Amino acid sequence: MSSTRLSETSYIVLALLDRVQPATPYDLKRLAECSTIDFWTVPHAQLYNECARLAREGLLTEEQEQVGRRRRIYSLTNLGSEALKTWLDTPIEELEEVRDLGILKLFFGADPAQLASTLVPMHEERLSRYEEYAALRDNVRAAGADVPRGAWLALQAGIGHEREYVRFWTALREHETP
Amino acid sequence: MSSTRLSETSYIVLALLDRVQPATPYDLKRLAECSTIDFWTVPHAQLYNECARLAREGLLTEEQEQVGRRRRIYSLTNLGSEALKTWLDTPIEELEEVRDLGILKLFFGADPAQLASTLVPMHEERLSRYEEYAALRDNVRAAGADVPRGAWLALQAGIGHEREYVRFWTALREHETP
DNA sequence: TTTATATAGTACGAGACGAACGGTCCAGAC
DNA sequence: GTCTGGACCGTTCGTCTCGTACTATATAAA
Repeated sequence: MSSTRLSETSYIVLALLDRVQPATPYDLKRLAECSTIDFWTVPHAQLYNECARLAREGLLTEEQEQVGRRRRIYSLTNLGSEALKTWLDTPIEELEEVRDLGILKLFFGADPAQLASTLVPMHEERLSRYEEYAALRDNVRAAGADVPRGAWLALQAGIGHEREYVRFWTALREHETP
Repeated sequence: MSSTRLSETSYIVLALLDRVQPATPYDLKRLAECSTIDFWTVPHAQLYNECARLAREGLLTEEQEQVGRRRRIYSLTNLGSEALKTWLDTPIEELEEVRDLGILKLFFGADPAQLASTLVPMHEERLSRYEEYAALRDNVRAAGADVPRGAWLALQAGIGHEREYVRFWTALREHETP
């Protein structure tokens, strides 16, 4: 009975819970940190709020420890996992914006070569981090273990974009036109 | 004498004003709409807030019409244009996240081919829109007119990323691995 | 016992966002 | 001339987001 619309944050919580159920917001925080959510972080304070809200809306069940830290422990309800499935199956209607600080400054006239000189190394670093992840997964797969395909594909997308960034800024650093 | 930190929104206002000074928030809104800020929109309501705030901080001067619509008209102060210059010259310290809804759903297990079938056309459309802009600018340049280099470079960046998106999702649509 | 560190949760204020609303102005219909 | 539709212009409001700072618990070494 969700009165308010669910946000991306909500679905991240639902999707994470779908994997590690039951869990506390703190569990979700750690999971999010290491699960290549390099591309959509949620400040940990919000995870507490979001879990509470989703429980209020009937998408999660909430249990609270009676002693010690009084952790709250959440699980998906049927309503919750249906909401998640629906979201995953709903086609995307609008593209996101890019929201890249470098491009923004470039647009407003910052010096391209100077921008490039700091951005090239940063993107190269992120790219090689991604590539290491990918190699890791290959090893895991070689060992016959399970690797979620979605996560791997998302990584490939990230790698593609980082390569493009490196290409673009490298050209600018060399005073060429991309 | 800025007590609070300036946000990206603030700098967008400063940078836009730097071009069309003096201007009302409404002018800025229209300027932002057509100035290829496809990659960092600001809801118009915020432009009014932001102008007021920047004026309070001494970065803008504010004049209000005494009759009719009582528009507020803003210009940069010296403080304001220095803040803008400083921002443009300050190296970027951290990379932005990607925040792409398609990648997020992909990560959480949505069907790649289905995602791709809606996303390929959307990215193709955006790509061709960008390419039309670029062609327009080439014409303007051919006619000997002035084209801000930054805006053109930002466009090139956008084109690069859209091409990458098209490549990535097209591969997925065809059931290949990107 | 004190101190350090990792773990776990909360509070709060500023800002972002979008939808809805309310005025102003002007041009053409009547 | 005044009515009215539509473009123009500005504000309000409630919710969401974000980040920082703070509090508290648990474990373990010093």
